[in-house]
Amino acid sequence: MNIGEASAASGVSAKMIRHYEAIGLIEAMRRPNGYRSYGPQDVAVLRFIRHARDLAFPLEDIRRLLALWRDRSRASADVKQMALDHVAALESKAASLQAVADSLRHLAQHCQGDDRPDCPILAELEGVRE
Amino acid sequence: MNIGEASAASGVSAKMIRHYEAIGLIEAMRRPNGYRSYGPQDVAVLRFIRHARDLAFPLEDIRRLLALWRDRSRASADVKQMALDHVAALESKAASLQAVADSLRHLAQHCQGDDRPDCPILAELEGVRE
DNA sequence: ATGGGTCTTCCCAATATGGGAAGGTCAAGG
DNA sequence: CCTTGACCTTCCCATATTGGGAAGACCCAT
Repeated sequence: MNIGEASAASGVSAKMIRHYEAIGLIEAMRRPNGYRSYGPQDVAVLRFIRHARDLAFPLEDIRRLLALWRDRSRASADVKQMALDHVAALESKAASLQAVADSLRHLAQHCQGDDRPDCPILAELEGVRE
Repeated sequence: MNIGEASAASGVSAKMIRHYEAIGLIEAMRRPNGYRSYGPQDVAVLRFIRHARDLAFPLEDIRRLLALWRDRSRASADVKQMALDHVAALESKAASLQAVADSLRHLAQHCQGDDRPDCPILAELEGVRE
């Protein structure tokens, strides 16, 4: 399989496959002509990576997840710990985004939103309340 | 005021002040010796930018907010619209992060988390359920 | 005049992804 | 046999934001 086929089979763009190789996340056999060559096992790895990315795991986490995945004797506790840490990070980020959204929405509620120039949002940004 | 003082007064790092200038968000007078020079008005602008960044406005939005801020005859509706658009973007991002966190947490709940290698998280990433 | 702090510009780093150029390779068809 | 088009290669650049650090110029006080 060339990189195009592997990309189609895995859902990972060829660009990204090369990138993952460049950062040492994966490797690839080379044909005599220099083309990368992939087998079903490689596609499985790529799909694994894509699923992990879908779950917003950063690449460095994926590196560790791949190691655990390949390690037949890994303890599931290790994986669970990483997953829960990641969940906590995601929820913390979500919560702070939501908090910012809430305060901005609150600010906007007090803005007339008409043709007049008075605007509490700009006043806040200006630092009137500081 | 030199850049260091302006930075201390505004809470924006000198690095960032130079960056904002490089991307055309702000300008600065130069002294004969090449040093940037800032007045109280410039500090107000920098504080405005910092507050907007605190509300997670992207710099391109801040560029527009600054224009509105400087325009004494702006309509508050314009600002309100930008703010509400931004709120929507933030909430959408927060929601999708939370959704990912939820599904990963769900996955982790079914993981024993012991010394055994069986792990539904890895199984999911592997694509067993596809 | 010398030293310490501040300023200048320029390069590099991180996140993950993609665009595009310039050139090599291969298979099909005139 | 040669062209054409699809695919591959590497390399550079871009996104958005912030920071680290180097090399050199400058300013003020001792």
